Amino acid sequence: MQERMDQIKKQLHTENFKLTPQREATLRVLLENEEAHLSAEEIFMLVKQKASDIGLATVYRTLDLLCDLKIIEKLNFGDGVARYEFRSEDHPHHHHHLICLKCGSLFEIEDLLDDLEERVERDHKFKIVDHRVSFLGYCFSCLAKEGN
Amino acid sequence: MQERMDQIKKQLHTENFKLTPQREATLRVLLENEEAHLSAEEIFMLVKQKASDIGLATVYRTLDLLCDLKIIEKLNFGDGVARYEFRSEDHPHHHHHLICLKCGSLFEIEDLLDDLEERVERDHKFKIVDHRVSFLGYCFSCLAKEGN
DNA sequence: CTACATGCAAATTGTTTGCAGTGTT
DNA sequence: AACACTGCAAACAATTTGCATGTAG
Repeated sequence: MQERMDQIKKQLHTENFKLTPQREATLRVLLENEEAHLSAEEIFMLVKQKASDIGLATVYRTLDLLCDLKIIEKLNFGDGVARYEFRSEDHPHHHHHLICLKCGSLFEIEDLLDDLEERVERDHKFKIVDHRVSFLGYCFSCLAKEGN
Repeated sequence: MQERMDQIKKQLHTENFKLTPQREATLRVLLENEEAHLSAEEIFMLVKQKASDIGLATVYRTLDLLCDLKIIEKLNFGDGVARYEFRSEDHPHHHHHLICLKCGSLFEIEDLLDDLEERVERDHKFKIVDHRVSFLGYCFSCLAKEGN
């Protein structure tokens, strides 16, 4: 985790961005909650809890910057807030989300679309560079509760 | 097209909703642009162009109503506006979108996920009721232009 | 030092809501 | 007459921006 942090610091440096305490704190929160799909507001509050003072606008600006640098990715689950996800190398960016319509929990599953993409590219003469996939439904524990 | 219109009118009636000129005009715009994935604002302007007076809030309320009635579907392409799509019977609601990152054009392709969904349900104990899929990339004509 | 970054508050954007007035049944 | 429906404007929530000040390099 620290190595990842250092690597990003170096990347910021190389591209002539300053490494401010706010940026570092934001990155740290992101790294410590890699699985959480935090929103800007949530990141903002987590950074503030760590005593680090920061403004919401700065969080947004930092997240934009990290998106530009391809360090994180902006996600949209249709709930009205943008969420952000780390692009770690073991986790390149192709995986899918299962969203429970009952309890709102979110699961990640492996990518299943590779061969499908090939077919789409061939059939529709369309060069695919990314995809966004969410499955909506009911998770195991909600099914168990409801018997539904 | 008129038959579809009449059918919807009847449905509204059956469910005790009034068929106001505003609702009719909104529906007509939706029907006349079935392929367009219009936003609320776009629908609003198209209705006004047809001389029919309407308020933006009414458009939103009508779209909400039509969503509740499963006549249309609210879509999210991550561009910050909700878009709406007709649910015609030949077009039930499971299909995917190809979004060109260059020119922004949008293509629809057939559903390809049925067997994949079965696998996900089995492997993850998750009851899928819907999915949202978009492929991002470059369309044929942009590829041709750029040579990219 | 000096350009880039920040904080704050005001501005924007998309959407929702309250309410008084209107129109269908 | 009752009640759903409308328009308008105000309210909202998420995000962006302008600007005076602060600070990393």
